[in-house]
Amino acid sequence: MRELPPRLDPRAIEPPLYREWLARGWFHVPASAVLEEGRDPYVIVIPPPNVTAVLHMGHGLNNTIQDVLIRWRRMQGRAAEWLPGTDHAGIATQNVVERQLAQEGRTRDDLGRDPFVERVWEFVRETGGTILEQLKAMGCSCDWERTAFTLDPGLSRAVREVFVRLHEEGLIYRGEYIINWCPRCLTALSNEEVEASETEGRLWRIRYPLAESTWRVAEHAAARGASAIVQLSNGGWALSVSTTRPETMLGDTGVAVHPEDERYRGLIGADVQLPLTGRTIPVVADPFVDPEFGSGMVKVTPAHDPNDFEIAARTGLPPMTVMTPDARMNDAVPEPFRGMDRFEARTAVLAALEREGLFAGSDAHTHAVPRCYRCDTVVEPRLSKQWFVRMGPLAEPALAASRDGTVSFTPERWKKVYEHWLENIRDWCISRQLWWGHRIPVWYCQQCGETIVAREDPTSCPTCGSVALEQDPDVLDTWFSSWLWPFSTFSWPEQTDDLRVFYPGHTLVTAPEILFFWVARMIMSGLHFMGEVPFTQVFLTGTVRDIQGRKMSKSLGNGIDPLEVVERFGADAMRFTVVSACAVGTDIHLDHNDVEGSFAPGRNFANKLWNAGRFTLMSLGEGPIQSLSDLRLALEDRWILSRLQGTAKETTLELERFRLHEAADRLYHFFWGDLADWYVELVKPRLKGEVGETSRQAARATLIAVFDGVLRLLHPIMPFVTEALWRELPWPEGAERPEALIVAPWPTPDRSLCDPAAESRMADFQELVGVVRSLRKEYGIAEGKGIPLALWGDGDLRATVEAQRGALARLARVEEVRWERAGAGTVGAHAVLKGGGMEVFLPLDGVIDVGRERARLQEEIARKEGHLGAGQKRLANEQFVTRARPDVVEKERERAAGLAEELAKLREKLALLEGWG
RNA sequence: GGUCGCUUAGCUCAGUCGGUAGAGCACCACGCUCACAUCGUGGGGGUCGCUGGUUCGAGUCCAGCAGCGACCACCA
Repeated sequence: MRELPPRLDPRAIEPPLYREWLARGWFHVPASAVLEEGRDPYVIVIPPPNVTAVLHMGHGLNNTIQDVLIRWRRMQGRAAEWLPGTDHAGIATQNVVERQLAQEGRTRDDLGRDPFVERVWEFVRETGGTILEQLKAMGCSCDWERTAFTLDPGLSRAVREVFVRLHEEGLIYRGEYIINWCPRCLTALSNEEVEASETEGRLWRIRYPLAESTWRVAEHAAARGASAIVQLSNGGWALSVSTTRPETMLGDTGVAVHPEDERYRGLIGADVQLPLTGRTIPVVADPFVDPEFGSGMVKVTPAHDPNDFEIAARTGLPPMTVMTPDARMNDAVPEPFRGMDRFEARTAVLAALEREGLFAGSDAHTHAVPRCYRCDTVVEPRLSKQWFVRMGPLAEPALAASRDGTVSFTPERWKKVYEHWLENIRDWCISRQLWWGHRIPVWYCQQCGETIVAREDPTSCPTCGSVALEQDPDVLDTWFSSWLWPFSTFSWPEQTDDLRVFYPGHTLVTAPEILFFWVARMIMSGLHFMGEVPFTQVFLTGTVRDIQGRKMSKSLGNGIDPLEVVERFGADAMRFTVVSACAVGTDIHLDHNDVEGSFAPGRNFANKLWNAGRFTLMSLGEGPIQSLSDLRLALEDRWILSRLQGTAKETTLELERFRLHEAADRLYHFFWGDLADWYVELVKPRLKGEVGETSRQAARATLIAVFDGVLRLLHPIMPFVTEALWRELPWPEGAERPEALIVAPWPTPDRSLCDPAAESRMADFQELVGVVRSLRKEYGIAEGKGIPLALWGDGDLRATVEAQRGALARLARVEEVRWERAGAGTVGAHAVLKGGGMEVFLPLDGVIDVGRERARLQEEIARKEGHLGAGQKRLANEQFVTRARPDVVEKERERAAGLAEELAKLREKLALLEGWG
C-alpha cells in the first residue's frame, strides 16, 4: 500500500490529474457518442466570458456549478457536452485597447479603422482566452475541442445570416429615433445597456416669455388659477416650466400642455419666446402631458428626450439637435454656449437665465439618471439613425415557452421577471458606433442610394450596377452574436450532426444580471431560427458579495481571486466552499480580508477526505478484498451501507432540483459524521484483526464499498481529491473496475442494502455513547478513566449494546456494563434515551455533587412535566383528536406515554438521591 | 411610481406536509489516544422583525406595519 502524506497537497495532485483527463479525451463528446452509441445528450453552453476578462469569484461560482452538473450527468452515462468559449465584448474590449493607446498618447482615430481592429486582434490573441486557462485550474471539464469565440468565422457567418434573414422578414429596420447615447464610448446603447442610478438632483423652474399678442389671454388664464402663467417684472407674461436638464432648453422647439387642460386651453398655438436663443416656439397640445404634475406644462426638446420626441412626432414640432456626439453644445446654440460640456452649459444657461430674470428657483428632486453600463458616463438621449430589431414577434413565442413551462427557472421567481420584460418588450437597437465587432452587412450605393443587405459582400449595386458601394460603418451589438450562441457554436446555419445532436441543450447556468441581455434573447432566437428553445432549465445563481454585502468588484478592491484560492487551498476546497454556500436564490458572502477563513470549510473537508482515505488505505492491509455478498456483515456494516444508499438517493434528488448546497451538505455529513466519526472508529479493532478474520474481511469489504460510493457521489463537487483517492482503492476480486472515477457510473441506491432496523439500532447506540460522554464531561470524570455503567432496556436494545460492547468500552470508556437496576445505596447520574426506552445509569459514588444533581433532576422533571402537560392538554382537546392527522395524534400519544414513563423514573431517581444526601 | 424578494443563534444561512427550532463558522472547556490539531469530545447561545388574524396548535398560512435589498419605469 502506497504511503500517502498526512496532509492533502492539492498542488501535487490537481494539475497532473487534469492533464490526464484532458489527454484521455474524457471532456470531449463527438456527435457519434449520441448517434452511434445511443447515449442521451446533456448539453450546457458556457456563458461566454469577455475575451479580455480575468477570472473572478462570480466565474468561480458559476463555472463550478456547471462543472458539477456536467460531471454528474457524465457519470450518469449521458453524453455530457459543456461547450466553452469567449465573447468579443465589443465596447469592453475596445475600451481596454483604447486605454492602452491613450497611455501611448494616441487615439483610435490616429490609427485608423483597420489598423485599430488589427491591434485589438493582436491584443486578443495575446491575452484573450486567459480566462479559459483559468477555468482549467478550477477543474472545469469543458469540451475544449469546441472552444468558440463570437468573432470566429463560423459564428460570424451565423450573425450575418441572422441579420439578413431578419431583414428579409421585416424584423430589422433602420430609422431615426431617440436612442441612448454614451458620449464617452461614442456609441448608441440598447435600453438594457443603460443603468439607472438614483440621484439627488434639482428641478429648476424657468420662465419662457409669451409673445405680447397673448398677454391678455395669459392674464385671464392666470386669474383663473393657471399656475404656470406668471407675470414678469417688466409687466409681460411668461410660462413657467420645470426641467432637470436646463441645458436642453436650447434645443426646445415647443411647449406642451394637455389638450383638455382648461387652464391653458386659450394658449394652445400661442407663441413663446425661447430665452437666450431669440427663437419663437409654439404651445402645443398633447395628451402625454400630465396636468397633475408640476405646473402641467412641459418644455419640448424633441432631439434630446424620448418623450419629447414622441410629442414632437405627434404635434409636428421639428427636432433640433444641440449637442455634439461627445455631449458638448454644438453650433446650433447661441455663441456663448458653443463648445461647452453639457454640465458646464447647464450652469451657464442657469446663470444667463438668472441675468434675464427668467430663473425662478429650484427644488430638490430625486430621479433616476441613466448611465452607461460600461463606463458609468451619464447617457445622453440622442436623435440618431440606427438599426433596430422588431422584438414583438420574437417575444411572443418566448413568452409562451415560459408560460407553458417549456422553459423553467430556478429560483422560480425569475420567471415573473422574465415574463414581465417580454410583455413590455421594446425594439432592440443593435447598431454600435464602434470598430470592434461584427460589421453590419449593409452597403449603400453611392450612385443610386440603394441599400443592399447581403449574405456575401456585394461587388456592385444590383439596381444600377455601380461599384461605388460603401459598407455601413457600424458594428453590431455584442449581444447580437451572443444570442445565437447555443446553435451558432454548433455550426448553424450549416445542418450538421453536431447541430442535430447538441441542439437543443438542457441547462443554462448564469447570473441574473444577464437575464434580459442574454437568456431571454437566446430563447427568442432559438425559437425563431431553430424552432425549439435552446435549453429547458435556467438556473440563476446568486451574486458573490463581500462580508458587508457589497458586490465583489475590481474597483472596490474587495475581490477574491479564485486562482489564489486554488493555489493556496486547491480547486476542491474552492469548489466545495462555493457549492455549499450557494443556497438557491441567495447571494454568497466571502471575506476578502480573510480568504483562509472564508475557504476553511472546503479546505478542511478536502483534508478530512484525504485523511480518512489515507487511514483506510493504510489499515486495509494486504490480501484480496472479498465480495460483500459473501460476507457476514456486522451491525455497523449494515448501518453504513444503508446510510450510503440513503445518501445516494438524496444526493441525486437534490442535484436534480438544483439544490447543490443540499447535496454538498448531505455528503459532508455522511462522510464526516457517519463514515469518519463513527464507522471508521467502530471498525478500527476489526481491521487490526482483533475480532477475528471473518470480521476483518467484512469490515474491509464494507469500507471499500462505502468509500467507493461516497467518492463517486463527491466527485462532481470535488473531482481531484476523490479521483486521487479512488485510484488507490483496492478492488474486490472479480469486480469490474471503471477506467477512472470521472467516468465511473453514478451510484444508484441498492434496495437490498437498505436496512432501517440497522439504522435505528445504530442511532440508539450512538445516542447511548453520546449520553455517557456527556455525563462524563459534566461530572468531570477524566477522559482516560473508565467507568461502570448500569442500564436497562428492552431486548432489542440489549442486543445492540451487547453487539457493540467492545465499541462502547472504547468510544465511551465504559469499563463494565451491568444489566441490572441500580440498587439503593448507589447514586449516580443518569439519562433516558428518548426513543429507545433505555435508561443509562452511571454509578458515580464519590464523584457526584449530590446537590447539583438533585437540582438538575428537579429542573428536568419540571421541564418534562411542562411538556407532558402540554401534550395531555392537546390530547384532551377533542378538536385535535378528531381533526389532526391520525399519525400525528398517535405520535402525540406515544410522546405523552414516553414522557410519563421518563418522569416516573426521574422521580424514582430523585427519591434515591434524597435518601443518599 | 410599479413589481418581486428578504428579516430565524454573534456571523452566513437551512427549516419539506402547520405538530417541542437546525447546520457551518465564531465562542467556552477538556484532550497532541499512532488517519487527521486543517483534529477529537463536550458545552453555552434564539420572544423565529413588529402587530393582528385563521387554527386545537403558527418560524411555517393570511392581512397590515417597519427595516433592508433587487429589478422594472417616458412624470418634465
